Amino acid sequence: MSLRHALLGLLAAGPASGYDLLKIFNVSLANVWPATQSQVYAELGRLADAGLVEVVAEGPRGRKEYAIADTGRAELRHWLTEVAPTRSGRSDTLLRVFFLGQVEPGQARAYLRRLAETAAGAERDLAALSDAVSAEEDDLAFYGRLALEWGLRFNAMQREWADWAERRIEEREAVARRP
Amino acid sequence: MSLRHALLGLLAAGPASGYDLLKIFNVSLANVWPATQSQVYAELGRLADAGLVEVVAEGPRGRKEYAIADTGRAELRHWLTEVAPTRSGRSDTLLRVFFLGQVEPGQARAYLRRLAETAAGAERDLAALSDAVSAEEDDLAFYGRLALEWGLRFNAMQREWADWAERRIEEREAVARRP
DNA sequence: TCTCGACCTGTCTAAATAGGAATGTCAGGA
DNA sequence: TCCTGACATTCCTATTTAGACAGGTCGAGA
Repeated sequence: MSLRHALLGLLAAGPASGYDLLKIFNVSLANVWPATQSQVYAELGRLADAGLVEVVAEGPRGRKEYAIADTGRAELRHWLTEVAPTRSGRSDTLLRVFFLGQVEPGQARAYLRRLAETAAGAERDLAALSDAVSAEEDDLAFYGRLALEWGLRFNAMQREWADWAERRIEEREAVARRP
Repeated sequence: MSLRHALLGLLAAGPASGYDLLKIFNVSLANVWPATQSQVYAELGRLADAGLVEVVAEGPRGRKEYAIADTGRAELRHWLTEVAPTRSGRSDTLLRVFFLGQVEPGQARAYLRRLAETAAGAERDLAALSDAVSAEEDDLAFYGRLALEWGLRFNAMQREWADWAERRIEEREAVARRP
């Protein structure tokens, strides 16, 4: 349940409302930890009940501004330094690869080619984002850029792998055609 | 809901029981699509109800052997060729990176170093597995090896990135120390 | 004035995931 | 003979996620 820690992490940078946080989830964190409205508002309520965050202001339109409490900051630090990351790795993209033997080799290659193209597109998008992001040197921006670089390298890796895998299938087809 | 398709994909290679399939989920697919007992048995029941798989034998100890039906095979092919992969990407490892500004730079570097070591360990394990896997040329083994290569490249990428990120933090610290 | 879009919070259900408990058969070794 | 471990299924609860739905304020512009 890292949604809790994602909220604490964002609030550590300054007070915000559920709506504010939601926008961050849909933009900066969309590729790292997506979250929906219902999740964010519900979890903020639970965090407030648990005393990890506090409502510091109520705006005119019902807006509630939350700030991280000391206990919340302690919990965040604990998670950052002492809780072992889970290597979940659930990927339907990769799952499909296992079963590509069920379709024609041509279709398998087409799947990998689409994968390579998708990765190339994502790479271009991230590169554009990387240029667009201002060079402010606050912590969130600095570490956000490290994560962005991860995305660039991940997509490059995926693109190269898909190309390589496609060639492997071609070779295998060529061998199979021989008597 | 790709658990369904994972089961269809495995059954496409031949009939099997829930217990057999479970072992595969815990070994070959553990890093791609983990699944628990309760999920596998429940989903097999639903697949049978939907007519995508059939019970072809009942063993002495209550063992039920399932085989894929034609409709199941069609559904599998449809998923492989026509359903767009979801790029979910939910990673608590990467989420932490965003918030590393909340702890001392030394702790942030330590986190990245642990990450690099974990990746290096996974790389070694996969390389050993790659050597151990027999060179049989059935489809599942061939495409499984492609997925294994993906894992090798992913871990190499992560290791290199973590090293790079650690150096970036060092540089930033050095700059901050200057007056 | 009226409407539209941005703002803002909340509830509801369904599904997927995690993990364990209960139950039982059967083969092989101490 | 008794115990252990592999085999094998089913049921259970709790949490997380996905996606709608419903409600409300306010400012700007047609």
